[in-house]
Amino acid sequence: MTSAGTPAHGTRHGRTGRPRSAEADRAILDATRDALVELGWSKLTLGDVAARAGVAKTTLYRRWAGKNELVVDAVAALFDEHLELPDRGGLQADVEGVVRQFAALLERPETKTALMAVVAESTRDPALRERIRTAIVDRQKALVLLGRERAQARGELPVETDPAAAARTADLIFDVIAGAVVHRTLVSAEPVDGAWARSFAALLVGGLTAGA
Amino acid sequence: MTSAGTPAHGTRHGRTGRPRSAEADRAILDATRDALVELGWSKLTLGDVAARAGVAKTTLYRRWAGKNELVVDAVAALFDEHLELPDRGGLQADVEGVVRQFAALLERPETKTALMAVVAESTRDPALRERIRTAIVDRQKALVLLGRERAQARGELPVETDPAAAARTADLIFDVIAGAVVHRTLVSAEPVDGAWARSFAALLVGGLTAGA
DNA sequence: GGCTTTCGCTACGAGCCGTAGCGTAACTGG
DNA sequence: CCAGTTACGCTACGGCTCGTAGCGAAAGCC
Repeated sequence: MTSAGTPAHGTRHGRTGRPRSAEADRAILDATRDALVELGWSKLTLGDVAARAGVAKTTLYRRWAGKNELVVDAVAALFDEHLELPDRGGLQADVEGVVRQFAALLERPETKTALMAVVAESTRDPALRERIRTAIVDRQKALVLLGRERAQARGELPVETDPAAAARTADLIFDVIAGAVVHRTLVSAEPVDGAWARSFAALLVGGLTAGA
Repeated sequence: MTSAGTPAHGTRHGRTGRPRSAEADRAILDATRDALVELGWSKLTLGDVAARAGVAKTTLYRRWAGKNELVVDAVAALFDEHLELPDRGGLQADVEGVVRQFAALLERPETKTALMAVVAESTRDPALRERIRTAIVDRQKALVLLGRERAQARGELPVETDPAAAARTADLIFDVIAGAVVHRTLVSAEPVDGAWARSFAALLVGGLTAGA
C-alpha cells in the first residue's frame, strides 16, 4: 500500500484529468534499484534513472521530491516483499530467522548502499525520517512485536503488565536486533552466516530470560 | 596519531621542499566539522570548507582525495578525544559507561550526519572502509577488548581458551553494542538516556553470563 | 466536445566538481 | 648564499548534475 507507487504526500489526485501511469511508477522504481546496483547511492542521478525507466525527467520530479524520497520508496518495496515471520516453534529460532532475513536484505547491493545513506540524510530532514519510519522501520518493528507475543504465548517470555514498560522493552529489542545486523553487515563488513545468527540469538534470548 | 592531520596514504614527504602547514590541516578539519554542523553531509562542499578554513581549494585536494576521506578524518578526531574506558568496578557499569560515551558522540550534529554517510559510501569503496576501520572502528573495538579483560579478571566473564572463538565473541559483542546505540540514535531517533543505557547493559550482561 | 491533468521533449541558469597553470613562499642541502 | 624542491594562493576552465519552465500532444472525466 504505502510503499509501492504512492508518491510524496497523499497522492492528491483531483478525480479529473489524465491519471498517472502506474506502469511509469513501476518502471521508475525498478530503474532506481538497477541504478543503485550499478552506480551506488552517490553516483546515482535522477536523470539517469529517468533514462533507464524510459520516462522524462520531469515526470520523475512530479512524483518525488528528490533522490532521498525516491530511494526510500524503491528500497521499501524490497522490505515489503521479503520480510515475514513464520512460526519456527521457539523464541530463539524465531530470532535467528528474522536476523537471517534482515541480513539477506542488507547483503543486497541496492539496500547496502542505500539504506544507511537515506538514514544519514534523515538526521537533517524530519519528513524523510518519518517516511523511512512508516515505509521501513515500522514493518520491521511489527515482526518484533509478533515474535514477542508468540514467545509470551509459549511461556518463554514474561508478560509485562505496564504498557509503557512493555513498549520500552520492545523498542530495546528492536534496536538491538536491527542495530547488530546492520553494524555487522555494513560497518564490520562481515557476513551474517549461520554461526553468527545462532550466537547472536543465543545472546539475546539469554539476556531476555536471565532476569525472569 | 592516525587521525589528526595525516592525509591520505603515508604522507610521502620527500624530506626536501616546503613542508605542509600543520596549521592548515587543523583549520581544514575544524572547518569541516563546522560545515557539517551547519550544512550537514549532503550540502557540504569542498569549496565551502576551503573558504571557511582560509585555504585554497587546491590545497585541500592535495591532501585529501575527496569529501569522504576528509570527513572520516574530521570525525575520527572526535573519537580520539572522547572515547576512553575508566574502570567503573563492574562489567555492567563499564558497558553502561561506554554506551553513554558513544551515544554522546553520536548525538553531536557533526557525527550524526556524517558517520552513517561515510559508512554508506564505504560499501562501494574498500579503501574508504579500511580508512574508517583504522581511524574509528578499531578504536572502539579496543574498548570492548579492554572491558572484557577486566571482566575476566574480576571473574565476571569466563576466559575463552580458543582464540578464534574469543575473537568471534568479541566481534559479536562489539556489533551488538555499537549497533544498538547507532540504531537507537539514528534510526529510531530516540535519545540514549540513563534508563535505556541501564536496560541495554542489563540485557547484554545477562546474555553474556547466562550460558556460563 | 470541453475541461483538466499528465505526458515527453527541449532548453536553460545555477552550482559544484576536480584539474591545470601560474607566480610566490618556505625549507634543505651543497 | 644559492640552487633545487615542494607547498601555497589564485584564477580559470570544461563537464556534469540539478531543478524548473514552457510547449504541444495524449488520456481520461463530465
